[in-house]
Formats: sequence, structure tokens, C-alpha cells
Amino acid sequence: MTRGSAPALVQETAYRYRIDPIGRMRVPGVVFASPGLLPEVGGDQALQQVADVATLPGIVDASYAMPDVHWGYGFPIGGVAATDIAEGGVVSPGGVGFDISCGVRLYAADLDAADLAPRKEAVLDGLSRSTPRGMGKGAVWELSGTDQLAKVLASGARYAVEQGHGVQRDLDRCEDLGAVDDADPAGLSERAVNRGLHQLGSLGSGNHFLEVQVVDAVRDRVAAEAFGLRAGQVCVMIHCGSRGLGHQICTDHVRTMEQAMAGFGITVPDRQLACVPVDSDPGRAYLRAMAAAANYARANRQLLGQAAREVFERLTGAGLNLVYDISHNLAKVETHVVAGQSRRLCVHRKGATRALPPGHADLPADLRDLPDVGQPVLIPGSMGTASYVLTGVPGGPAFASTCHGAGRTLSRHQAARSVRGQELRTQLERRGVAVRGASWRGLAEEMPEAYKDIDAVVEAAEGAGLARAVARLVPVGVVKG
DNA sequence: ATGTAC
Repeated sequence: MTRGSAPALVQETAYRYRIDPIGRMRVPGVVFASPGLLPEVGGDQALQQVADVATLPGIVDASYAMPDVHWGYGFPIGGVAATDIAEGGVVSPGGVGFDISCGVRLYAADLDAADLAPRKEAVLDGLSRSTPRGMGKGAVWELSGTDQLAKVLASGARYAVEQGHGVQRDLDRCEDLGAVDDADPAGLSERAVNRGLHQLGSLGSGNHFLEVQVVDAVRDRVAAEAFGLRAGQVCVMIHCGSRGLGHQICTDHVRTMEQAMAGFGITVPDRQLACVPVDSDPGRAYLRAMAAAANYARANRQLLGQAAREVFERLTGAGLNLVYDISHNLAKVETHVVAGQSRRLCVHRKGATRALPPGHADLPADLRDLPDVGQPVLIPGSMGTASYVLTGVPGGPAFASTCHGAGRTLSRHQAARSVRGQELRTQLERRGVAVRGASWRGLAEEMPEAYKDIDAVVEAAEGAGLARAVARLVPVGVVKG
């Protein structure tokens, strides 16, 4: 067995550690971290999960952990695992997460920080009113019924823009140009559909937010310019996912796979790693449902972004131009070279961000031919701290993936015990961050001290060769889910 | 993350 005491880490390079295969591990574990992050590195449980993932049928290369790794449901958050489809490789809902296609969208405003300053409170009030958030209630777009929801699930942000909720650039700069093709709205449970009907255009809660930020430092001028970013510029970052619909899809398919697994001769060290071959009926059914949730999440961010754009236009006259929109909870069928051979892989990224290298065919058209510019990678920090824009680099060691954020170190409970929401708001306001919360408890749970240092996480990602920093952004206002 | 437990 692989379970028991925490797996031993062997240092390979300054930013790379290995867990040697023991028991039923088919491949090693590989953890990208700096010595400074290492004492935390997600805790023993997260490392055990890295080892557990290495037992999955068809896994290739290694079970990878990004510098922001921490404990999650089955798979660690900050985990990347690729399986070889032709070799019986599996897909696991736990490798995607409950919030399917949770991700980040970043807009750059035609506005500098100094010009926002006199209108900042009014803009935050406007964004607070235009951004439904918190558990359950409210959405930007009240859908007419299941037929219209099916169009959202099939066409994602493309349908939203088609219906007038955005502009062409919003699609040009979105992962998969706004939608994935193989979604199957008809395959969703009634519960998933009902939960999806009334939440399109809503933040949710937890670590989800809409932030007004300012570009604090440009690290790579060429890439920043190509992405549409300059120092001192105002930006809007939106972090949210597929709400109750994605959650229900994950729940439904974990249950199905728990039953179906034995029929494929698969056993896993943790029930939460339930999985089936990609090339099977339940595997294909999950991927089609997951794709529907991915489209829902992009449409969700599209609608919230459009609402924010209207607030900015009304109160400042400035437009919002999409920099990029990228998921950090998704499985994708991709082609990668493994041991010198081109293979079709199912790449699970859970709390990990795709980071395509320069020249990749799936880059936005205006970035594709630039020699040193890869995919924009959006890394949200914790509330009140910096966020980053990175870019993909050639020869990334983990299937073109990198970190997704700061990563928790304190549980929600621990955080809520150590600070009151009102007090935290006062601290943030004193530091120049305007706060529009949804609940005091929710605010306290997201205190910056509950997270790793985002600067250290990004430094480790760069040091490990996963991505390169382009710009650092600091918050001036947060609308909290 | 989540109608914070079916």
C-alpha cells in the first residue's frame, strides 16, 4: 500500500522534489516547490494524495503537484495527472473538482489608477450592485427555461455574446474561443439542470471574487504589451466557476463511477479517486457533462464581466478589454510527447492552470505568431494580496501546466476563529482596498494569512520552469462572494 | 467549491 506515514521527498533540483514509487504507485510523484514553501507544501495529507494519484490506471510520467498544492477531495488541489487514453487511461471527477471549470477572467481597463481614484467608491458600489453573490440567490441572466439553458451548455460564452452580452474580443481571448464542442446538455440530471437555471451570472461564495486591481509591476514588457497590459493600468479580475450545476454533475458522476469501477477491474486507494477508462461509456458521459459545465462557467464569467463593463462605462467612460479567460479545474484531451512518442492524453488539472508555450496552435490568433509570448496565465492571490499574470514557456515539465493561486494553509474554521470580518474589512480599507462583502463570516474565512505567500508561489513556479511572470497586480477594491 | 448532510 501507499498509505501510512507521509511519503518521503527527494530533492532533484532547486525547485523540484520527487516521491519515489512504492506499493501500487505506477509512476513517481513530483512536487514543484521552493525550500521556503517546502515545510508547508500542502501538508502530509496533500503529499499522500500525490502518491495516491500515482496509482491510477494509465497515468504517465508522474503525479505532479504545483507549488500551491494542498489537500483536496481525492486529488490534491494543485495536482496535475495525465492518463494515456489508448492504454486504458482513466478519467476521474475528483481530478477536476466539484467546481468544474472554476477559473479566472481578467479585463484591462482603458483607465489609469489616478483616474479611477476619485470615482473608486462609486465604481465599487456599482460593481457591488451588479454582481450577484453569496450562497444560492440571484443571477445576472434569468434564463427562460431548459431550452435556453441547453444553448448555454452547448455554446458557453459564444451564446452569451450572440445574445448581446459581450463583444467578439471576449471570445477571441477566451480559452477554447468561448466554448468546448463536445458538451451534452441532454445527459445532465434533472437536479443539475434545475440548479443551473437560476445562477447564470453569479459569483458564488468561498474564495470567489471580483476585484478591481492596478498593474503594480511589469516583468515582461513584450508579453505584457501583447496581452494588453501596462504599468499603472486598472484591471478587473473575476474568479468563479460553474456554481451548483457543476457541483451536481460532479456528485452524479462520482456516484456512477463508484458503482462502475469494479466492472473495469479498477481499485483505488481512496474512494474519492473514483474513475473509469476515458474510452468507456461512463467515461465519455462524464467528459460530455463536464464540458457542459465548462461552457456554463465561461458564460457565467462572460455575464459577470459584461455587467462590470457596463458599470465602468457608465461611471468612468472606460472600456474593458479581455486579457484572457482560463479554467483551473478541468480535464482535457490533449496531445503530448511522452517518451518520444506523441500520445493522446486526458490531462487532469485540479487547481492547476494550463500554460501553453509560444507558438501553440490553441493560442489566441493575435498571440500565436509571437516568438516569446505564450498563453496568458491568470493567478489570483488571496483577498487583499497581489495577483499575477504569467505566460507559458517552451518545454514545461508538467504537460504545460502551472499553479493556480496562493493555496490555503489555514482551514476556513481556523481562519474564522482568528479574525472578525468587521476587523478584517477595516484592515483592508486602511491599506487602500475597498471591500464589498457578502457575509462577515465569509470575509473572515478568506483572510490573507490563511493563504501561502503568492509571491513565493510564483517564484517557485518560475524557478521550476512551469511559467514566466509577466505582470504583478495589486487590489484596490474587492467584491467578495 | 456546494440549497455547507439524503
